[in-house]
Amino acid sequence: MKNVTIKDVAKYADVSPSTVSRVISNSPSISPETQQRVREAMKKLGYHPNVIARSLVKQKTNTIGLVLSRPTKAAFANPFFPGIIQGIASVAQEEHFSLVLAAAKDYREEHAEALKMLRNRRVDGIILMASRVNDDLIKQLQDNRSKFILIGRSLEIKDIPLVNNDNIEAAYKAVKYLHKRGYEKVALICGPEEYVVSQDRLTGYKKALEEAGQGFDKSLVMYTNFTFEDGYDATKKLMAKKDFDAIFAVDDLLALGALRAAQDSGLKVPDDMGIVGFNDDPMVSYVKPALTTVRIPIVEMGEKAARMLIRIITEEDYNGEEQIIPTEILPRGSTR
Amino acid sequence: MKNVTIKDVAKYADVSPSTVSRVISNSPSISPETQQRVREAMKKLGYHPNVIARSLVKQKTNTIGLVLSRPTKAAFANPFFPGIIQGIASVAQEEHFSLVLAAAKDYREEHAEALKMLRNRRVDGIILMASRVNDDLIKQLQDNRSKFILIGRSLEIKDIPLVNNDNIEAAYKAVKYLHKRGYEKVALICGPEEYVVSQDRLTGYKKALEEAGQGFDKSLVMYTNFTFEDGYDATKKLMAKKDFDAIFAVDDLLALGALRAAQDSGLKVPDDMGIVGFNDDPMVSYVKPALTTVRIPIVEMGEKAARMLIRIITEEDYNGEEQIIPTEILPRGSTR
DNA sequence: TTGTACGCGTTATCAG
DNA sequence: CTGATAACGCGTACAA
Repeated sequence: MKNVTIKDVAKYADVSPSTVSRVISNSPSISPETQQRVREAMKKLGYHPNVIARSLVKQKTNTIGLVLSRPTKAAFANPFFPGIIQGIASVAQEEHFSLVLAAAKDYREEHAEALKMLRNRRVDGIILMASRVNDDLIKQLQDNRSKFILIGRSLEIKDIPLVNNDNIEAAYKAVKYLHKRGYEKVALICGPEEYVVSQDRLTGYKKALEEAGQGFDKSLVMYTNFTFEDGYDATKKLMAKKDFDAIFAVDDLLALGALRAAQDSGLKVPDDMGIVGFNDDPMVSYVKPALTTVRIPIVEMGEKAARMLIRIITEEDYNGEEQIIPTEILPRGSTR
Repeated sequence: MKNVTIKDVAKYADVSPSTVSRVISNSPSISPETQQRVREAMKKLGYHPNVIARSLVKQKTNTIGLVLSRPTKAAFANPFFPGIIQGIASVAQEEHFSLVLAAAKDYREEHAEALKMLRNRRVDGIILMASRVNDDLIKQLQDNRSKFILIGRSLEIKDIPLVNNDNIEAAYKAVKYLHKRGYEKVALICGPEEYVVSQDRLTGYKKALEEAGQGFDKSLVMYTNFTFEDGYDATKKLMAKKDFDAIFAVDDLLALGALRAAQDSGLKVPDDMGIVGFNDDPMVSYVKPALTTVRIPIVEMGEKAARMLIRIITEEDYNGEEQIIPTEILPRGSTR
């Protein structure tokens, strides 16, 4: 079955191809009768516009790109990834954009894939998950005048379009919440030290301590990866050398590890030890005790990012902005 | 900055555009010197091929599509979705294909989006997550001679390319495993009755009972959705009217609900009640007791599906096949 | 080994 | 209101 093109429709409706094109684009200057005839011909022949050809002449693909690297996934942990995609995909569909996804094994590859999509003109713009400081890429994108937006934030470069949850505020609120619930000494199980998110959360943690009139005690902070075991070990190590009565872990899996370590040491949660996690993984409300955690509106972040990128692409004079998404503490059984 | 095209390179290297094109496609009949000159020109001018233009002339996009509808996601539950995408995306990249993702709110929309991608020639083929019987779509795709592959299986239509985990076998093995561990009466918390996966799992369950010389007792089966609460309620209801000492739940969240219900009723898991879940959500090895569960190699399924679709697209005389992926039981603390 | 000419399916410009 | 015509960037017969 041959592809039916605009020409076939034109022939069938006895008009010129341009007229058919006009009908497709709802051009006003077209007589109702021919309009009618053309539409019938399209239906009759089963015509569907070829978006590739259209892209070629319009120099627009109506497509946005998203690169996912495995480290990114690890960094943002479980629930982040599907939520972001869902948010982006639904907005894309709403705005009649396509979404192309590229996988990358590491940051070098992520970098390369992002540039490739743009340079090959496969996409009009891209969304970057900036879990780590990848400022080279950002600079290159800026130099090329490429359209892009960050989810997360760059450490050094300012004034670029991004949507981020406020990690400083989130950590601040979590620690503050623990204080309010009567816990006095809060330990922090942070992510990898080099991550922007880790640094931000540390900042928030410090701020809360300061406000409570407490000095910052470096030995109450552990840098780890995001596994259960990391959380367990970190907690054990902390308990070996320090006294404290609460833990803020920057990931739910870490928090679960901390919970287990505390319990294994004979501590009662939440009475002897309060624990707050991060991300609100669907599972953690069903463990015992249910985990108090910080929820970030992930889907919404994806939506905002997509919406903003599409505005950047379509509106000549809009260059994006910084959108900070507030987080929320969900009190559950792991804090009193 | 204007787009640098093949013509610019040609002019710079003082050859014809077709020569440049030949260099790009590594045509053998090209002298080393001009080859060299052209490559330098490309580098010098920063040339990158325009995939859109290439697609138009080749009538191939080198792109595969994936439609996700929200019900699909719910049906396949948590870990399925990101794993499948990861598998597909990594193979796509490996094979130099792009992946475009479309979101859909319901099955009607999923249907529409799938056809749209194909008809607009945005993609060369699509991957369908067939959690429910959507045979119309499949028939239409067949009629259009579209390239596609299913993840999961169609209930009625046979001989279509698909990759599936063997749900019959998986359920059979789970129940068999419980029997071997000394449990005698196994209840089944199934998914929604109309899902193909639910039906398959029921079949496997029955098969295991039969082999154990037990009759099938309809009142030991509950049809539910996939939430924690569903699992909890189903278990409570079952316990109200029947005696049994083990539960096979077709989703980890369901199993967690069952676990809680059993514990709330004063039963000891795994001694008084054995529980087996499904999916191996990363979280469930960290609850207490850790959940015995059936693992399906999700990423691998995505990879196989992508690889097969790409073969279908690229190899003239290959039309796909059925690939059944074996599952695996992970014994943990919720069974003795 | 290389160049010329045409076509892929559309849209945009300019006449009429 | 409509129709030629020329792009968009590339691949490929056909010639040379």
